Amino acid sequence: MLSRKTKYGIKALTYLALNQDKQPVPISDIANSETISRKFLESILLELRKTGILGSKKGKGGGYYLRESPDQIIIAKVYRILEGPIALVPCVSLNFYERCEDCPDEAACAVHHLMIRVRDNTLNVLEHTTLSDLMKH
Amino acid sequence: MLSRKTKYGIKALTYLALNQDKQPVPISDIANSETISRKFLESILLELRKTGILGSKKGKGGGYYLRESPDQIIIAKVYRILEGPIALVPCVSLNFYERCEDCPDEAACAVHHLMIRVRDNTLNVLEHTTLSDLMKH
DNA sequence: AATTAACCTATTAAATCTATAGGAATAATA
DNA sequence: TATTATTCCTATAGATTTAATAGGTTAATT
Repeated sequence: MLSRKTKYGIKALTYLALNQDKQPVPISDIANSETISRKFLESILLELRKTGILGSKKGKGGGYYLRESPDQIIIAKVYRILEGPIALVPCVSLNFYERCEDCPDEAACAVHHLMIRVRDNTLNVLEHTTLSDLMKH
Repeated sequence: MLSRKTKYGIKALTYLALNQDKQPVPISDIANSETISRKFLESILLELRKTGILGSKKGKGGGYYLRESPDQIIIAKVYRILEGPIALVPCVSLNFYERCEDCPDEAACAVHHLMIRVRDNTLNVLEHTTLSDLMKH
């Protein structure tokens, strides 16, 4: 299941993409429009800023803005920042690889091979979707 | 992330598929071979029996066995029994649909549409994989 | 100086997952 | 019949993760 954090993050980015006409957008605007807890959203946007997706401006007239145009923002990247690995098991993750501690032999593991195929298919969607694709709805 | 429950369940089914020569297989055999906590596996196999995937025989010489041949056992079904919905958000689930309580408008939700595509791709793998495919590793 | 808004850290409450415990029921066999 | 091996069932504890809140600090504008 997708965490609310990721869901809120993607919604907020979509909102920003649709509403950034020159001015930074304050957290409260996004939180109100998307019915997201303001404080929770605050921490999400902070993370997106620290990882370079968003820029921010403090003080009056401040807020958040996209650092790149929506068609440059790949959803797979956003997903990894907010949710973590795309793979369903760590032993199959490209960006967050770890041995599964409960599994003695990766190469012989049926789940391992199955999950590689699931990962590749999910990846195919997320790598080829940008924020501008999400704006179309 | 895939729960250990599901991972163990799939491993156990694969083991059964490979080792059922007429006799039921006791939990302990599977637990030992796959290094799974015996008690935990017990509850997983019980669930798979109650949902019709496995049969069991009590008492001495008893154990678990597949009710169908491995090529008839679709992994999507097993996944749904053990893990629940394949979709990453409930509002996009075919078998476990629920409104997302935090989302006022499903049709306008960018995440919703994205997750439909992720679901379809994952489903495509899981619906077309059977236990006999997993035996090949 | 006052106001607005991002920034930062800590904490709590709830839910879920993993594992364990302990025994009851059942079947085979010595 | 007694013993042993096995599934079956319910409850519970511990650990982890998630979602949300609280409260204050820093920076920019007016």
